[in-house]
Amino acid sequence: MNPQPTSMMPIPTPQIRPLLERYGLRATRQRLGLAKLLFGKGDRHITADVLAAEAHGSRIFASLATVYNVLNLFAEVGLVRSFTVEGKTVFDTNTTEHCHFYFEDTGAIQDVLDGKFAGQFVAPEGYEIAKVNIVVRLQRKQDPRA
Amino acid sequence: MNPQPTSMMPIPTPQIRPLLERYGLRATRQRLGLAKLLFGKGDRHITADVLAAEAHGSRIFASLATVYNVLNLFAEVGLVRSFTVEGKTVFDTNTTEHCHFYFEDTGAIQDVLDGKFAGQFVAPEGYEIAKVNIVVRLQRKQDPRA
DNA sequence: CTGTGTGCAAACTCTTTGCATAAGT
DNA sequence: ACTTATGCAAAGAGTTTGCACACAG
Repeated sequence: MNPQPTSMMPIPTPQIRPLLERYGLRATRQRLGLAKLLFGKGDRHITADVLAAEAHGSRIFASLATVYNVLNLFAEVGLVRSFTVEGKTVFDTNTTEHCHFYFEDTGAIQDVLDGKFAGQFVAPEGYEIAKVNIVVRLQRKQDPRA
Repeated sequence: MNPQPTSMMPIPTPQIRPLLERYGLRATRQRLGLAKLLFGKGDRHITADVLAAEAHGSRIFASLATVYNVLNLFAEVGLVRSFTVEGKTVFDTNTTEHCHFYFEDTGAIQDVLDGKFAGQFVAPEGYEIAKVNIVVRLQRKQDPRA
C-alpha cells in the first residue's frame, strides 16, 4: 500500500510528481516544491504571499508571481479551491464543498466541520451552480459588562 | 403618516434626512444625494464606482473617495450591507440576512429569493457570528452538444 | 463659530502581465 | 530542440488616506 521510495531518495518527495502529471501539469521545481508544501501537511488555507514566504523558509525559491501563477493553475485544474476573504485570495487544499469560519480577531480561517448547511440552492433557468462561497465571519464575543 | 414637504421643496427628497439623523449621521449634500439614489428605487446591489457614475449623471456631485467614505459609513451604521464579489465590494440596500446569485457571464447580482439555506451555523466557544457571506456563482449551462 | 465632511491626488495592497532567460520532456 | 515556466519589475484594479478647503449644526 505505502509506496516505497524508489531508490535512494533523501528528501521525502511523496507522490507529488505523478499527481501533477495526472493533472496534465509539467513537473517543474517550483510546482513540485509548492505542491509539497501545500499537500504535505494536511488541509491548509493559505494565501500566495504566505506560501511564498514559507517556500523561501524551506529553501524552495519561487517568486511571488510564480506562486500566484502556480496557485491559480492548481485552482484551474482542481487541485485546490480558492475563495476571497478580506480582499485576499485564499487557496484551500480541501476541494470538497464546505464552508469557512473567518476569525476577525486573529485572521484565522477554519473549515466548518459539522456545517450541515443545506446547500440547497436552485440555479435559475439556463444556469448551473459553478461554485458556492460561504464565509461565516466571527467576532470575539464581547464581555456583557461593557 | 406620509410626512408632507415642510415648505417649498421642489426636489422629491423623501424622508432621507430623518433617516440619516436617526442613524446619527450629519445630513450633508452628498450623503443625502447618495442615499436618495440608494434607497429611492427599491433594493439595489451597487459598487462604489457605479454609484459615483450614477450620481454624476443625476447632477449629484460626490468624488469617488467620498462615495467610498459614505458607503463604508452607511455599512458601519447598518444602513447597507456589503460583501465582495470578483474583488469588488458590493453594497446592498437589503440588510436582511440573505444569499446572492452572481451571474458569471453578465456580472449581475441577484438576491436568492427562496434561499431556504439552513443558516444554522454554530459559532465556536467565545465567538459570535458577525456576518454570514454567501455567494452562489452561476455559469450559463453549456449546450450538451459541445 | 467649531467640528466634521469633502475633494483631490497620492499612497497602498493585492494580483496580473510582458519579456528575456531558464528549465522540462 | 522546442515548448512551456520562471523571475523581475512594472502595470493594473480597487480602495484608502492626508491635508486644505467647505459646509452643517
